Amino acid sequence: MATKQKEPGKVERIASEIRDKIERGALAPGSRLPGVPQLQKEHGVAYQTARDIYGLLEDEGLVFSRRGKGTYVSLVIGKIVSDRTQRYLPTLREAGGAVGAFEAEMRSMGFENKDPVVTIAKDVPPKKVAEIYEMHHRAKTLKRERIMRVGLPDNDEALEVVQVATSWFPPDVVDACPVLAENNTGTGGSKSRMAEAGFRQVRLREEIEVRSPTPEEADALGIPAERAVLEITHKGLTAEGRVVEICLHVLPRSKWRLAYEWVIDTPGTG
Amino acid sequence: MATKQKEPGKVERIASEIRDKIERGALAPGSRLPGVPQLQKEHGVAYQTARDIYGLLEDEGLVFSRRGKGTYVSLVIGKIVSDRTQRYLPTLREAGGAVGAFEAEMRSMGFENKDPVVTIAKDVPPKKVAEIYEMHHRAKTLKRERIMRVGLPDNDEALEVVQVATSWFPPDVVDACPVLAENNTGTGGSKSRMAEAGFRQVRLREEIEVRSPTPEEADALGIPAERAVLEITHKGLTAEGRVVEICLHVLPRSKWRLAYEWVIDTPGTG
DNA sequence: GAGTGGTCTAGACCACAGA
DNA sequence: CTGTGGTCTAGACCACTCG
Repeated sequence: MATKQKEPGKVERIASEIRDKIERGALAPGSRLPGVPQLQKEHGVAYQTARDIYGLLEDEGLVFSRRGKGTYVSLVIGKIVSDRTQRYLPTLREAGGAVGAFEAEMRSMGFENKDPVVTIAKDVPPKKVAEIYEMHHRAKTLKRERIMRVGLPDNDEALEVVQVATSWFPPDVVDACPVLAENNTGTGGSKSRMAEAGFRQVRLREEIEVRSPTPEEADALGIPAERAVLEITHKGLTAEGRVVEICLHVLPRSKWRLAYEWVIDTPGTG
Repeated sequence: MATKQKEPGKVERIASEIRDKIERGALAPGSRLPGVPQLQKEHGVAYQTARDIYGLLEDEGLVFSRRGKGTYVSLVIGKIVSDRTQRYLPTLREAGGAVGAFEAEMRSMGFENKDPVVTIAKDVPPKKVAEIYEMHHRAKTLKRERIMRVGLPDNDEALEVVQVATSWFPPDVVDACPVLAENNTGTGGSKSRMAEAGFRQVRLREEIEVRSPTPEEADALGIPAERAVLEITHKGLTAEGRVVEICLHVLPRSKWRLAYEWVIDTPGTG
């Protein structure tokens, strides 16, 4: 009754060879990997097997494939740490708030933070958002979408999307705070402008889950539609308990590490 | 330049038929699905295609397969919500703390909380834990492992593992607080006993990531080794900033929704 | 033993990128 | 046009469960 020593299959075995090379740095981020037919010949396996090898590594975030072009080593190999309870502190907010925090997160990984692709428009929010805002079924409200990308410092070609963040604001808040529709919301970001307009956020709530992406999200992130993503639902609440901002962060599930830190009241003992 | 209307393949199309049936409740949790050869005949597809259909649904957590037996509808279809910043409140702690919180989480989903499989032993901690505790490379310390399972109220056969939680304590804390090695740590749980022994936790930190499971974890959760899991690294810190408890929660990535809520200091305005 | 899921093969066909 | 990834087929072989 020794421990079960089930040996791995070809896919896992060959994948782990490549995985080791990537993690050791023998294969540089952004570099091209052998094509599937080539990989097939190198290891004497069937086409599907070679594809599965790359599929597994892709799933782990070490590799990405582009039809018609080839398969490449990912730019982001390790995990990006996001300190969720730190990034909204007032001192940081004066320096740009969550947006500045994102840049710091990227720089700490040695990446250049490419300008995000920003879309500001009135749009129909997702059902869950509309319900919280008590909006009509197909009513529109302000949406701020930011596609966050990183690249290598010396290479303008290689880009990787690491986050799609979509903020939604209730209609009356938008009316009272028109700067939200501006590209630049000034010092301290949108939360500071909202506070000045009487919608001060005193409590934040974030809910995290792993789910399948919408086709649009998969497209924006450059991942296959069947690959699950990490979703953070960020809500900002006023002292009255009203939700005045909802931001959906969609992340490649393998590239992030989210940290939360809080104090607990302790019982009388000790 | 209309919107790209790329039609889904057979796998996605047939999978979504089954997915709909499961989500509508037409296929009951725990019920057996047609075998792969049967599914193959029903839809006139190849063996691999039928397997891929179940593979996709399995990836989404709607279905699980057992070699030699068959494929079944998962017991847990929706997401289990875990309110991470609530579950360690002192009032809750008196009623059993995090363990009681887990039971409440399950009951709110209509599940019966089967007794966890508990293993208490001295063991070599993972490298990351050993480093934080500044322990020697292969030194052992106390491990409390709990395999959390849920089942249906009327069925003793169907069981699903929804969490493997492994707590590690530093050697000197274990010496000062021998009750940690007991099965029942009493009112308020281990954190209360540690507070009484002079290791009061005043701050908690949790870090979340999605990663590949170890073979042991995949086995314990009853999932294929290549399916990624959610990992929560829970740390308890004393007023001096020392980490006196590390608990690793390994979860099936599709079955949970984690919630954090905290207050933010707001700038002077408003 | 028969029936199940799990892995792999060999090869066809398609969609897409780029010269 | 050629070469790339992506999907699907048809079938072999293995490992496991259960009667």
